[in-house]
Amino acid sequence: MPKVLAPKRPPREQVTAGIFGAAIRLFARRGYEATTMQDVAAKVGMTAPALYYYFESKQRLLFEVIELNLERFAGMLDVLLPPGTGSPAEELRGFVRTHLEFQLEDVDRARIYNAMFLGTGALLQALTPGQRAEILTFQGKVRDRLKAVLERGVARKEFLIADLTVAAMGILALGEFAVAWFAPGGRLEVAEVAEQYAELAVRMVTPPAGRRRS
Amino acid sequence: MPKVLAPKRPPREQVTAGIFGAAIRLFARRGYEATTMQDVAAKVGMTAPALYYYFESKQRLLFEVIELNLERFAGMLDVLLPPGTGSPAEELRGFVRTHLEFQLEDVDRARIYNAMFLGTGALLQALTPGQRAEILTFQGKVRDRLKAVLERGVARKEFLIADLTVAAMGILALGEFAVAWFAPGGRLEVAEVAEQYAELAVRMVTPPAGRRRS
DNA sequence: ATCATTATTGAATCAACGTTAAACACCTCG
DNA sequence: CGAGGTGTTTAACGTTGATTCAATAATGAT
Repeated sequence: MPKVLAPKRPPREQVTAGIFGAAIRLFARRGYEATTMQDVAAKVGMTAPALYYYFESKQRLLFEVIELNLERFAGMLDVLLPPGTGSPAEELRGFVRTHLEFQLEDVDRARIYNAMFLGTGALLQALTPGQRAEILTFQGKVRDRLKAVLERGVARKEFLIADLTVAAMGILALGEFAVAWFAPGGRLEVAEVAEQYAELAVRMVTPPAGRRRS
Repeated sequence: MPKVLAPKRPPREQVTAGIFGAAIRLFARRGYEATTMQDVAAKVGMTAPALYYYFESKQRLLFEVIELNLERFAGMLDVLLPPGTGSPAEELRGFVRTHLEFQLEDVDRARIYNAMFLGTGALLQALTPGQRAEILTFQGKVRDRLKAVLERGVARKEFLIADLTVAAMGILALGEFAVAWFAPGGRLEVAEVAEQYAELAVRMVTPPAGRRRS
């Protein structure tokens, strides 16, 4: 009988993928500074120096982790972009749902994204000015897309909004904050939360019933 | 007679206040791990070891910084949230306004508070289990306060809420995220933003006009 | 088998940082 | 003036963690 296959050494690509997975998890949860190369290595069954065969430095590892996820961010934007396909309320619901799903489908990724949004931690330090600009541009696009939806609703007199920026930021806040409390596998499903938040967002921009404003 | 002031050594209280100010700023912007005692000391014109006359460790300094600011937040809640004194909507407005003012009146303080809430950075890791428990307890109180307001509104049939937790987190999100975009001295005043967010929060829990739900 | 290449390791280097120790200035009170 | 407390400093210690290095195991090709 064919003696069992000696476990072949996994291809480089697969190893780096594992390292990325460990790194993003640790960076997102403990923070970049608080994570040691030891920690990352241990998580993939290596010793710290082995990592240097794949990445020239810890800094570089962080950079590549972020870069990798930027591509995913961009993917979200594509889904978000087709505008004008429904009523403003429906578009707003779509926006919020997409945002929530992006945030909740991978909590670690979302945390890193949000940390950059908040300008918190040393994450932004690790980027070149060019990369930083790329991120800010991307975030601007997301904001603008949301604002466009809101503006359309206002123009159609379906939304009632005191200040566009305040409302837009309020809606974005829902999604960015969700990772802070949402527990996967808990009482609520991602889709439920997304749906409820979509409803909250619509309410935010809709004049309330049964109340007189002086 | 009191012979006039040779520049007297400032009282201990004032020195620690200065240290707190430097520490909170640095912790908030660079993160706890990335901030050295050197950095903190330099900012108040001292050397690192001098700090140990006032604080037994860096970790302790962090804890006291956090503790100090929790007291401020708790104080504001106590003052502005005497429960049961108004309609649920008014109480909710009060809560949101207080939250926003707390967040926007001192951006660095707010960032530290939020970082703990989000579990990002290494702030929570840097605390002992006892300290951590204290903070989580406090945050739980804030959440419960908000939920109580919402529950009262639901009981009175003034609010219409699908899920209490989702709604509460949505409302908290507004304030926690505000520091990410609000620019002091810009187009909007703190009070304006607080007021508008209060309105958004009320809308979130109020059934919308002019729309049929199947 | 042998050899070059690929991966990984344990020991070593090096700098940074939290912290301690001992000495020193300054101030207040007797 | 002198003594004792109060801050502060410089020098030093110990540890940790990133990174390097030389040695070595595993792999694939010849």
